[in-house]
Amino acid sequence: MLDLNLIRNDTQKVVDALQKKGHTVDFTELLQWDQERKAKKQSVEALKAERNKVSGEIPKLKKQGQPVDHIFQAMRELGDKITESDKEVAELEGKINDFLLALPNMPDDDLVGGEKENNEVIKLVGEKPSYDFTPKNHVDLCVDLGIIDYERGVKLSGGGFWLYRGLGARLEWALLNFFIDEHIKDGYEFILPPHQLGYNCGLGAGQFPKFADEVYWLEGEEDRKKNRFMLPTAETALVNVYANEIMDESMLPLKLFAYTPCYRKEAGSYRSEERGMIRGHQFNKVEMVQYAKPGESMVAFEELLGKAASLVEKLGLHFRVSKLAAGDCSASMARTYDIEVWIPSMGIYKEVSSVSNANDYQARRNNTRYRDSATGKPQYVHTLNGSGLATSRVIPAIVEQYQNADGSVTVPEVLRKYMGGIEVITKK
RNA sequence: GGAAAGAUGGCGGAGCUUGGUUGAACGCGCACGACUCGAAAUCGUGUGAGCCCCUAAGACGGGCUCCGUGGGUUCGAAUCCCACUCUUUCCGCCA
Repeated sequence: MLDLNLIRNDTQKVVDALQKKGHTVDFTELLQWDQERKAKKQSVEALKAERNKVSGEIPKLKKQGQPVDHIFQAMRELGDKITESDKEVAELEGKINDFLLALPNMPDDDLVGGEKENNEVIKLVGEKPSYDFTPKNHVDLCVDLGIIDYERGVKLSGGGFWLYRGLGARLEWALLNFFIDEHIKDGYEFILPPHQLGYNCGLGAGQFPKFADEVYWLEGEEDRKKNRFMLPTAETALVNVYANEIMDESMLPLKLFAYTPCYRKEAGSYRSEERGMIRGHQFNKVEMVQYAKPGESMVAFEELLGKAASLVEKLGLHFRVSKLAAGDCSASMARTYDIEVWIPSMGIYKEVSSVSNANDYQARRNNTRYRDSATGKPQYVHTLNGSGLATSRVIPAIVEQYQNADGSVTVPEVLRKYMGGIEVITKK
């Protein structure tokens, strides 16, 4: 959520910033509501002050034995006026709030505008592997090795689902354990959150109300606000852990990570090139989150980016880091860098991690603050998140980049200890 | 799933029977000050959040709202009524 104060005082700046994200806004109406609300509120408060004053005098008058009935009559009318005005104020506030909740975050100043085509590759690590044989794509490799069972996944649950089998399951689990160990080593707290979350979590993370149709809702309450959904990423849980709390300054920066499956509808995003496990309805991810003081969130950002990159690097994969243009950052984020791993069969780099800084956008939505020692006042924290990493993009990269002429796949060095020392995955 | 009790400020805990001067006694914690060479102890003062007005700005200037959440009754509600949520205990069920 954006700061209404900023919109009031520096309207054009906000308009321009959102324009950079490809979002055209007109604040005229909002500012008008804001004015109306302000005026209305002032007048109601004056009425309430009057009521409070008179109410305080009634016991005294009663004690003196003076008549109070005529006062009651007048107060009743005043009360009705207050009720009516309160309603009007509430309506205006509702409209203002809905308007603000629908706005995306402002991109940081240094981002270029425009969409994906303006993304900038800022780092390239490793080299594209070359083969002296005809390389296979990850779908064929995994099926041939019997480590992923797509057909039976579809049988069990429909398109977009698969089974990890045997060494495939062990490879998946090895990756997760590798990531978890690395984060623990770096001092991050391991969290296993619920996979079913309430509406407020989606709202706080910035996914709702706009993207409420992109998650799986559970049966139950008709009203979504009372219902639960399957989390689309652990970020949705982690970013809400301290909602409506005032954190102690000494807690910051707070570094968390979680492993969860991610459940996504991904409606209408099928593309023929995205075969296999590139885009499914359920995939595993380890997610990192930091809560930081505003002045320190860039440091946190660099750390998260460095951590995500180091995981890919330790796996020995060729990848690149892209700084996303404003329009390619998701709605909640002020800044996003993607780590994209090379998928030989597709001839493209595919995102395995997205590292973002939301600044105070999420904290304003879910009211997460810390007490600033300098001013003694509560202040919104900055929230940052980064995948570390999503396995469903890493496995295709591993099997393709590590494939051998005979169709076997060499296990990256760092994963072997999690797989009982197995060095090569071969056909059974 | 059934029954009972409960939900108050950073924490503990009054107030609710008998609605009014209670944003909330008291204690703890914390902050500042005094005392001290310094500390402890002691004493004093203060100590939630949000919004609004005033102001160049700030305030130890004024106002409004918040005692789980949402409604209701009333001139007036932490206090009465209703619904919901959650917590604890007991019973049932169960990996």
